Amino acid sequence: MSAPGAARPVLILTGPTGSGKSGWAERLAEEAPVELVSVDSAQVYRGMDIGTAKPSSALRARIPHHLIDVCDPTEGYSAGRFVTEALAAIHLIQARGHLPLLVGGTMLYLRALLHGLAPLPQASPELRRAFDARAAREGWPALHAELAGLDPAAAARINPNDAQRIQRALEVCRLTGERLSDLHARTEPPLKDMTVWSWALAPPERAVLHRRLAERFEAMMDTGLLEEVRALYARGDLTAAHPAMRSVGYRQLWGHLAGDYGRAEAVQRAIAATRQLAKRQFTWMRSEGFAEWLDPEAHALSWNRDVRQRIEALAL
RNA sequence: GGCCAGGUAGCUCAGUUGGUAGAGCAGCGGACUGAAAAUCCGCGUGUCGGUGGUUCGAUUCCGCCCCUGGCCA
Repeated sequence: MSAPGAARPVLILTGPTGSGKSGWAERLAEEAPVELVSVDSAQVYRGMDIGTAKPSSALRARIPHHLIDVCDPTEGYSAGRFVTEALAAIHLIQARGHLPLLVGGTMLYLRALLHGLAPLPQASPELRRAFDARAAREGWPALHAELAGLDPAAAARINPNDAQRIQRALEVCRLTGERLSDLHARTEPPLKDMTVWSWALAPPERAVLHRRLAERFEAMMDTGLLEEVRALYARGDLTAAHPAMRSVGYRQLWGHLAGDYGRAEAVQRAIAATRQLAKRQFTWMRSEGFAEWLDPEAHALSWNRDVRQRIEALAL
């Protein structure tokens, strides 16, 4: 009665940055027929290795990792592209008789995969340039007022200072002739035929995570993160405005290389930005209502054992 | 040891011509549909260094003490 694919679950392991997700996933992949799919908006970029805590090439040669190094930092990646590519990876992995394990903390991507995205057009660089130019003259609240005429529901939801969302809503209206809020109503969940097993890794003490994040960033600096960013800076075709260069760590070190502040201040700013990222990830995790929050210190072994037993019970 | 400048929120500082104080950053909470490691919103009680005095009232004025920095010995 059930299709073969329906019995095969999609595994999801998420959590804030620095919680230890990757280590857990890699250990499981050493012992069970799973392949990893990265859910990470920064690991997609080639040449950004240290600052994104990307798995080493040796590790990736041993355990398949999908959706890493799929894009140049001058390109823009997107939630839409992620959903398409993640679904392709999931189908490929299942066709090999393996189980996909999605690992990562880019919560918008996870949500897009679980709940779906509306059929919306891709970004238009020309339109965005035009909106930016207008906003520089008139201010974003003026564009927000225009949006209120075109799509009142979207305007009510979006703050007049939220340039990014005002721009996107106007862009969608211009490109489709439809309202963003109407298009949102047509959202289909991509994984609706599949079983999902999901877990969230979360250190119970925020202070413990904060200490680890600081230590991890210092370790990245010790292993050459500044040189990595300097190489990106020296390319000449990247700017601080590229989404890839707005990533945590890269943005702050870019500012340092541009002469805005010293190295020590860049490090402190980067560590603070990492903490803020982790806080936003917690907010997503609470609102998504992930059933199981696991303590990275206490549950590593039991999780690994339980998941392997559940996989064996599938009798693949 | 003497003189000068400071000591106010976790940090950097503003301020109160005497009526117990507020910014930025940090932190915390929230939102989130092709930039999301992004973007945006909300949250500010702290022995105003200590102690004594003047005063109806002192964080503010005065004395002494402690601490920090600078200059002079």
